[in-house]
Amino acid sequence: MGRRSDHTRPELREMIVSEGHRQISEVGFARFSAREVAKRIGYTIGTLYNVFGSYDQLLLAINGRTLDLWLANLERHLEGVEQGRLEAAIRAYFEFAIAHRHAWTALYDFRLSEGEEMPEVQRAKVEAITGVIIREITDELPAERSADAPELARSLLATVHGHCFFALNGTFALLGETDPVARALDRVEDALAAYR
Amino acid sequence: MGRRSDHTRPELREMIVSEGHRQISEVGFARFSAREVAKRIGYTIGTLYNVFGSYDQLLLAINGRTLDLWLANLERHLEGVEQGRLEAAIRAYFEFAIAHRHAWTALYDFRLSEGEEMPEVQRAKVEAITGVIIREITDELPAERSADAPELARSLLATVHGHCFFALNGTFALLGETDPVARALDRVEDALAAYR
DNA sequence: GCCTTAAATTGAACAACGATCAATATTTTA
DNA sequence: TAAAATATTGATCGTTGTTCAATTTAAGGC
Repeated sequence: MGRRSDHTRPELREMIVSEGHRQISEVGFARFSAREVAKRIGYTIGTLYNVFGSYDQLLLAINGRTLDLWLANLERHLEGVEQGRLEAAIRAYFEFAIAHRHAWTALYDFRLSEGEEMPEVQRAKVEAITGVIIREITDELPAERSADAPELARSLLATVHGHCFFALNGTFALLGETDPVARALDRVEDALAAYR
Repeated sequence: MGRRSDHTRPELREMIVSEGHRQISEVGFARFSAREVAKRIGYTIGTLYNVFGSYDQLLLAINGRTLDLWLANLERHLEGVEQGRLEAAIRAYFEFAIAHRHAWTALYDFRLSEGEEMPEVQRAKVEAITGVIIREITDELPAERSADAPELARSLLATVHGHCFFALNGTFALLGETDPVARALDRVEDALAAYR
């Protein structure tokens, strides 16, 4: 085999995704370059295409890494928390997005070419994050409304996403809003109150 | 002057923005090409740069056009409506985003280069749309809570944005949500209920 | 050790992009 | 009509994603 060192294929994949994630975290989606990633790990552009097949697959893998980190961060922030778990989850949501703003934004900047659809692995990661929120919402709801938890969780995820997005892209600053997290928490509280 | 026909400068600007908006509406932000816009109106790339100075300024102008159309659409949908004006506004929000999905998405796909900030004209357009919502929220609130309208309006805009964004990018479909508009209306109603 | 085979890696080549700007063409003004 | 002002061009540059024949390297058998 023509390996230049002792990386097996999965290890090379890991190197690329790792460096790719570092790159997109630093320069953002718009300035991301597959060539630059290759150069930084001592390979050339051809090797990246041999491993991933296309730019889209590479970006899916990098976004997958971001989702992994996001879920891990969420679970870490909930570990051992007894009271106010939902609030902790929402604060963790913002904290992660701000700390990894470029990588987080890339999750939404990147869209697959028309016709292609998101691979199952990726779907599972989004559902895993959603699952955490569904679980926390279920705990906040009266037992007889448990069946409503998934729908409410999806909607509150969208609510928090909107606030987080406006916080990061400057819309809130433009409109004079100075505490996006507090506003998101307000809206979540309003929704829960309506269900009680 | 070297004009090839009878366009004055403002008219050429108008031609470019008009064709640019058409292009971005058709192919989306990722596939948008300034060269292609120039070709379609019978000019070359150089002329576009003489008129707009940079790619960023061109895209700002195109997004400005989208904001203009958005505000006009919003006002049209509220014209003569007596009851349920806020609901009408939210439905109009979704309707516009869906009808102009690529142009609407480009509003958020495009970000200025670091350092540059949004020109005043653009800020004013975002504030104009927000202003409509603030006005409608004010009408829904008890008179003694009027002062809270701007804050609540910003937050509900973020809420609706999040639902609309998830509807368009496929997140809601992935999670099994089939009626994003209804969910957004639910959340707005919850918030208003808390204020009453 | 050597030779065959399989795998990995390269990098030149291509089309298209944003960006620049001296050269050219056109219109206006004197 | 000549000179000045303006508008337009398109070649040129560096960079991008993408492809793929050629090359290099490692593995296995003898």
